[in-house]
Amino acid sequence: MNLESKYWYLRDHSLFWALSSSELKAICLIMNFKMAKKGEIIYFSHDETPRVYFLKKGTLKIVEIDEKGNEVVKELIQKGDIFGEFTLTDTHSDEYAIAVSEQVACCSFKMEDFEKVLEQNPQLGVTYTKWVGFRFKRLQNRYSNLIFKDVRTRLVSFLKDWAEKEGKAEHGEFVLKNYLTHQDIASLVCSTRQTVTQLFNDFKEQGILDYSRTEIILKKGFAQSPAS
Amino acid sequence: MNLESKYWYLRDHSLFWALSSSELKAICLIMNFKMAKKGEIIYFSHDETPRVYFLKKGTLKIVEIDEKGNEVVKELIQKGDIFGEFTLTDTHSDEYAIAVSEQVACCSFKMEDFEKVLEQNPQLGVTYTKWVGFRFKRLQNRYSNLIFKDVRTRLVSFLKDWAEKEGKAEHGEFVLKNYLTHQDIASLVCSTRQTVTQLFNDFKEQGILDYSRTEIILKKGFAQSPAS
DNA sequence: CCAAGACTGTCGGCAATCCGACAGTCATTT
DNA sequence: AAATGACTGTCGGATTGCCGACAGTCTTGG
Repeated sequence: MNLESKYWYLRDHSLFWALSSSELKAICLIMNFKMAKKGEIIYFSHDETPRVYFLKKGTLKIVEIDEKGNEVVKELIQKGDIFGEFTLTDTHSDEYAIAVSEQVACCSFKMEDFEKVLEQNPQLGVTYTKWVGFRFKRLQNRYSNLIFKDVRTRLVSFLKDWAEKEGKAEHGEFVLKNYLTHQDIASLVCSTRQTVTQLFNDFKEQGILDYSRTEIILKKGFAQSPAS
Repeated sequence: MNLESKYWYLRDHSLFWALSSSELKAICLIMNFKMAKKGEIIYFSHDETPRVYFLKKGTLKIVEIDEKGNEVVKELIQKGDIFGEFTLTDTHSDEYAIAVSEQVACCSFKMEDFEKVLEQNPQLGVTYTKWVGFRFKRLQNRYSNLIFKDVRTRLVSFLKDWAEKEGKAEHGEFVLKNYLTHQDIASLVCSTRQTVTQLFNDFKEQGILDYSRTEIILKKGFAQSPAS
């Protein structure tokens, strides 16, 4: 990919807004760019040099294999999010990132390189810290959900979040393109496939949701459904 | 507190090692210092200007009140840790920090001031980002424990961690000064008081642990006790 | 267009652990 | 030293949601 397009890619990420165009160009030189299609793997955390990634387009999931060999979805990464070794500390976890939307595009930096960039652009540094902080808060939120809420409530708020980020509103309803299996959703809300299926059908019966393999529709009543 | 002592307090926090002594002195001017005794509250997150804290001495717990009015211990903060609005983004949560060891000492900065400090010391900025990242990882760890492990295992690893940080080793055993109630421990490992009590007594019967209200002793077999 | 593989639907049993209840113990105040 | 309040011990019953099993359905590639 040529520098020109890299430049434009970086430019519209909010993290880099404060930079001058010459600074940006310098950064482009050390940046890497990658596209992937649904199902393709973006990275394995163990067999590459540690990198910080920015998701430009699409959605991907961070996955880990548990001791029984099951794929566990740890997190959903959406456009604009940072992922990879974004804590700037190398850890030897066995996670990997895999595209779940049709088209995924991301930029990346070698962790060390990125660190230098931060040192040379203090303001960027602070902004970046806030992004890391944001990721912390997001996790903290999931954590308290897990402690305080039951599966049903967690699923509801997961769907609401999702709709907020990606859903198209159509006269009071939200239509979601569904690229996740019940299994995926289950591991994101920390439950099991069966329970998720069960709940989806409960919602359907209540008339607050509709779904097929390709779509999920949150109907009008859905927003008011905390528990019950 | 005079500048001189502030200076020495800052100096021995690893975050500030890279700074020259004149830089440090400048920072001292905007730093605040606070001591507290067991049971005293260090901050309420809602009724003060947001601050970033560094714990110099002792241990404290971050607490939140759940919807039923119960005190929920979200986290244990130990010497050297950062806490408060360390994500550099103001959030209106209702948490507060309360001293659990006899003597607690901490420094703090107004969030905005601290941000400026980071901007002026890029290297410090990167180090700080790593600290935030570290907090992220620690939380991530707790999160996966919660998902994958049962209460017993979580309690065991909580105690091991604790021992590692604060315990005194005495011929193969670890002695912990216990400033936490079963209730506190329960909320830290996400369980209930009764279950924790139960498990403590199980461990006692197995002969791998002893405890009173003031002490917890991890005996030799304890390290090898993952499940069962 | 058919077969294999992946995903969804549904059921009953079961394990973990929560929760209320109440008794016992320790610690602190007066 | 008595009394009060906070903490610990213990018991069953009640829940929640996990788990295996198997059938049904969709989808994708040859």
